[in-house]
Amino acid sequence: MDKSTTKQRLLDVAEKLFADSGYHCTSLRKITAEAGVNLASVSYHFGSKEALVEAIFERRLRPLNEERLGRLEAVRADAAAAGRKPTAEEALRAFIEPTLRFRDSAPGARYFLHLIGRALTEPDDAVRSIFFRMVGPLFALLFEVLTETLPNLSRNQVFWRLNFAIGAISRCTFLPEKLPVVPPGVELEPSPDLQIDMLVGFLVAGMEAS
Amino acid sequence: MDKSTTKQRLLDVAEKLFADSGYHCTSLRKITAEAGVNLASVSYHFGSKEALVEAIFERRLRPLNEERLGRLEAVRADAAAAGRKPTAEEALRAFIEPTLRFRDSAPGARYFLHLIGRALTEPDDAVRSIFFRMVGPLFALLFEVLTETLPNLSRNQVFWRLNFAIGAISRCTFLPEKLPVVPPGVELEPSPDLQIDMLVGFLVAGMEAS
DNA sequence: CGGCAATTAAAACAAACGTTTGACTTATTT
DNA sequence: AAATAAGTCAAACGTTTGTTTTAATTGCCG
Repeated sequence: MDKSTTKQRLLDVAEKLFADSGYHCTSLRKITAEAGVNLASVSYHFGSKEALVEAIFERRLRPLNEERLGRLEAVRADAAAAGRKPTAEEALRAFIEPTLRFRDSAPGARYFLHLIGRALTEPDDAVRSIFFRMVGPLFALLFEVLTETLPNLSRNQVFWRLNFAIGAISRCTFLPEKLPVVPPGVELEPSPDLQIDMLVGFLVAGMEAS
Repeated sequence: MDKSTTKQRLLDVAEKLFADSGYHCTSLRKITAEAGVNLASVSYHFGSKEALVEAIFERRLRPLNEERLGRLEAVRADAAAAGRKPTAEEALRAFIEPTLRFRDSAPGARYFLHLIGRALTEPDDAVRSIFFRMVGPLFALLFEVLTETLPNLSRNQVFWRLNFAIGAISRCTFLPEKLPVVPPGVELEPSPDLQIDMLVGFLVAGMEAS
């Protein structure tokens, strides 16, 4: 950490603090203090607090989205090559597997997952817009593929079931440390593969419900 | 609105503004200005900004939670009286129907639903604690009933499926005005009954998935 | 009407915020 | 080695925040 540049330390520390306490509850003074850099360096390297959080999203979300987009297009292409429609499970796995495996893909990636778990309900318009702009095309493609896989459902039904699914997925990328109730015997941080299986099993059944 | 007391105007206006822009992005000056009351009246009537948001939660969430608790206990009692286990659909409807019908139950109730839709990921520890303290017993009971209805699932599986369900439900109580993608032909605000049917159909299938 | 408590009003409080400034140091280039 | 660029630093900027203070006003009861 000490050998990295100021810019990268800012990205790493801000990512963690934003994930812990949210955008507005995290001041630039907290970030720069914990990073051991000067307060003005945020302005120098990024221009503003908002540009800092945008850079954080850009760094992690761009490669993640490219992977999910590629997987989704591959699902579509494979099915077309085989002369069939893709299945709901294929479409959902193309989105979910990269997302949940992302947690252990890099140091600090788990903090970023926490951050995007809160992005759907982010109170700040500017910050939410940054996120929505980046995931918009991905959600649109996922919606299109799902309408193909579920021809018996209206577009409205697919839209809402996709919304339900996104809500369920976000509970895997963001579980607050203080839960209202944690019964004994539950695993708060299952392995990505186990979590994927639980989530896909749940969502495929919900998506294909008659 | 003009005839109501200062205290109630503060509750109504703050509820709406907190729902629109979140707790931290809404200043007491915005609230008191829009309510047409003096800034110091928040301190006088409630004591602090945090106590104000707690009063907002208290006012709406207490009766809503009592209704959901009552319905859940009734589901349990009815099944026991009939010598059978409750079904997952009964348990989920006991929670979901009061929640989604709450939107049209009173003026301003829709704003409060927006507010609790964000409460799960609220960045402020104190505000999130207020919410979690109020819904904790309810979630605990819902978890217990669901473990009874799904004897083939481990407690860990029930816990996570309940989490998925809560995430899906929260997408009905909070849909941001600016969505990443809104395909043509979707109904962004369906009637409570239609939304309940869509949600229950989705969640029962997911809950009971093998 | 007079008096007391409840409420509202205007002003000021200290603290924290994001941002900017200008001097200083380090690194790179010519 | 000189000159230019890049980066860091402490300090201060003006604004906004939640909260407090003190005075004025209102409403109610004897």
